[in-house]
Amino acid sequence: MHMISLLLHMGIFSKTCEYAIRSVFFIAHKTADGGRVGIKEIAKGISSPEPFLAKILQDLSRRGIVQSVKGPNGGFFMDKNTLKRPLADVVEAVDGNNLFTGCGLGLEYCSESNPCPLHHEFKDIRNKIHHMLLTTSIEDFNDDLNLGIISLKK
Amino acid sequence: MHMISLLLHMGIFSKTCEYAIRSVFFIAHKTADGGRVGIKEIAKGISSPEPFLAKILQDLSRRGIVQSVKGPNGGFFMDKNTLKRPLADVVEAVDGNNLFTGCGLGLEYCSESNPCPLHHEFKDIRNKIHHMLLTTSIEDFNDDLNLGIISLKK
DNA sequence: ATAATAAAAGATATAGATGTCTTTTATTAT
DNA sequence: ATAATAAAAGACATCTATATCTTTTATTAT
Ligand code: FES
Ligand code: FES
Repeated sequence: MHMISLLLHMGIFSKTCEYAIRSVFFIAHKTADGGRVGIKEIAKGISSPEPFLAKILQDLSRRGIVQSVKGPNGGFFMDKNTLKRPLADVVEAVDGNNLFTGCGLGLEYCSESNPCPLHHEFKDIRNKIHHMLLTTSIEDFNDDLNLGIISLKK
Repeated sequence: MHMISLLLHMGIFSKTCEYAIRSVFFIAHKTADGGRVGIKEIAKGISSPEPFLAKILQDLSRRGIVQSVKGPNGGFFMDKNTLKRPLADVVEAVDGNNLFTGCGLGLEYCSESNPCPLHHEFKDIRNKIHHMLLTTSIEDFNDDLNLGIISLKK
């Protein structure tokens, strides 16, 4: 009678979103002075599977979270405005806004009139998460990344 | 050029865990006076697919979170001790403890020495979630469920 | 113009989470 | 003992997230 189950992921964000956040931090810090950075370097810099990350960045590019140019000396970068956007924009682009608005116990709607048992507690936690993501901008960690006191690699 | 992607789940807990929490609340409140409650009634009471819920309850039963007896008048119930256990035990049994200890950005280890950019913010939020789940017991909502002022159904 | 580069797009593959079905085992009532 | 009941167990199915591969398109340098 076995009973192995492992349990791979289960964090607050999807893996896709984790890679997305790590990559925008990486791109922001690498191209703060105006250059571009290629997919290979990004993938290495954040320990992510390159082809998967490519898909994610394509999506972020379509949604205007990152910019890109093809060809020699091409790569990904972010303009001044994008650098100032809150991290919440990235999360919402990838994982949607269920984390900010959905019921923590999976009820179809989170509402005051038909609340689940944990409604009030969840509302508080959701708000804290949302607030944190709204008050953190993409460029906020450029300096710390340069100093090497924080990490984006597994 | 389509661009539909839907995005089904993405909450804090897995669907399995959502069903698990809703079902322990339901069983606790239904059997507070000593009876038992069958899988059909539980599934209806929390709007979950019955066979899937059966699997989940089997697992919770093996792990000692719920008790059960087979045969006529059988069903699921919880003993006095279990009723007092914190909700965190249920979450940990189903989703593991990654939510409480893992890195929010997906780094292999969450650590002070090699922190991700959001480490301090995440630690704070994780602790709040953990604290909430540790200070909430399975039986805490029996009265409110009897009064019908909170809901477990979609 | 041509060749080289690098991202975009599309098709395909794999694994894990979610959901279902069938058979077996334990318990109870007759 | 037998039949009825209800959960346990095991096998199977499906769908979504995750990951990979190949071809196309845009850009740059020669
Ligand atoms: S109803 Fe569940 S969090 Fe609001
Ligand atoms: S290192 Fe990321 S949360 Fe601690």
